[in-house]
Amino acid sequence: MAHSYEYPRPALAVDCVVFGLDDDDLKVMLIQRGQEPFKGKWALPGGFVRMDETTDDAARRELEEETGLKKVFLEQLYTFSATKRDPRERVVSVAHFALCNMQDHKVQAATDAASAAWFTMHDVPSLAFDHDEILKVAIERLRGKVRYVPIGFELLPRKFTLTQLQRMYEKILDRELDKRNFRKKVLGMGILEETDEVQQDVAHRAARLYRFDEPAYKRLVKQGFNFEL
Amino acid sequence: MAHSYEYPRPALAVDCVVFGLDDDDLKVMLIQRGQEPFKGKWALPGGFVRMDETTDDAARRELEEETGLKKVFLEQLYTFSATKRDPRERVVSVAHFALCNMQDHKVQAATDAASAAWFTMHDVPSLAFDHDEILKVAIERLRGKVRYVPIGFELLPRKFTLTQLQRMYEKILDRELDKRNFRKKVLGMGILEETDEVQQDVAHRAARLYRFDEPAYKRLVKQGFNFEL
DNA sequence: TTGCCATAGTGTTGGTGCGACACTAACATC
DNA sequence: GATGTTAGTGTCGCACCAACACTATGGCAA
Repeated sequence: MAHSYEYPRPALAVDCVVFGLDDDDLKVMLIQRGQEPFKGKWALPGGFVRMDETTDDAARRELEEETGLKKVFLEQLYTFSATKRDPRERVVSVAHFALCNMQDHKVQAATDAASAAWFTMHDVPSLAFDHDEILKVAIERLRGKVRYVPIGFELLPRKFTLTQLQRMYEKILDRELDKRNFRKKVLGMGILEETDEVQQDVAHRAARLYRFDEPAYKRLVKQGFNFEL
Repeated sequence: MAHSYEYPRPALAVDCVVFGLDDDDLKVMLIQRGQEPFKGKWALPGGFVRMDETTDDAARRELEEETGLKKVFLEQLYTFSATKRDPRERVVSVAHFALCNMQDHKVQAATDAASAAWFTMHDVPSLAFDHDEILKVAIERLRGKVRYVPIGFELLPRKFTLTQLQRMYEKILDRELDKRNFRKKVLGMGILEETDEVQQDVAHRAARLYRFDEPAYKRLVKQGFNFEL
């Protein structure tokens, strides 16, 4: 059944840049395209917006359909509207930005797309459509965000060591940080709660585990914030 | 002539939040709607995106058609996609954020819309559609931007006094700043050039006029920036 | 011409936060 | 019990920030 309108309209899509973190690296979730155009190429997960859902809804739905990820932190990134960005026809895409920790959110080998996988940030292949550019904008956003929002919440497991937290910042900012200054700073913010547990199964002195103090965290985000490192 | 598609599509529109500054206040440009829905109500300038233009192009075109403003600083703000935001049918709107100085850009009493006018920020009426919310988001963006981009460039006339610059920040941040600290800070940034002119026609000691040093300004924006006040 | 009014313009000080920097502690393994 | 690996801890100098009040200049009115 066809739908017709007095004036032509672009199709409206969403794409998602999902960042994840494991012990080694900052990663991004990609899917391999099963059809033309760009069949076989890697791309960001995404799809078309339905008439009864917002773009946020659409992004969450597509993300779950294509990668099995759900309940991740997700926000709007930027809307890409170059007229030739899709070779088939005019498609405007609202790109989204998502964070998740890779422990709690295991990838289901995709139900919808050919396959989904995490790629280390430094090892991302060239992508379909204008997705290279979208990814670049997302990385900039991540680097910007890190300076005024304590994003560790979303990327780390519920309990973590200070070293893990520091590694996360180092990977996002792509430079090394001083251990003592880092600890002074994050502990001084008062959003970390010390637990009485320590790391298990490590071949050296075990580090103490911390967790985020969620109410304190929310208070801090609200009243502005500065986390230059 | 009708255009038909296999699946239904939302209409795609743009809206613009244009901020201006005069000697007294921070202002926003509104147009009065000439047709239903919301006939007679004030709204943000905007309109539908054509097939051969990006959303930025569309925003600039609509702004000129409806208010006569052109060559203003303009960037994307956020995309609003609530399913019922337009009572007629589904319309997704890419909102834009613009800055201009009111001296150089006189408003042509609109050619397209019923009428266009500047409203003092504290005196904005309730707006059509979800434009109240769009405006709120734009103000937040403006307050955020002011802290890491020296935006004076866009809002002030080419030559200005330090007091004018300070008033601008005070109006955006909605609080008073210390004159000596403010001057120390902005002069220390090295993006202001002293001219050998002073204010004319004032009934008191005339202040020196400054202008922005554009190359230095661009260098500064590029290498990150911090302007907490 | 003198006084008044309004705004321009100018420095110092105390406190705070940041970056630089190196050694001991704990635990597992061999 | 020796070795290897990471955890954990404090100080000092410097730069930046907030708080704070008086003199300079020029137009205007009496």
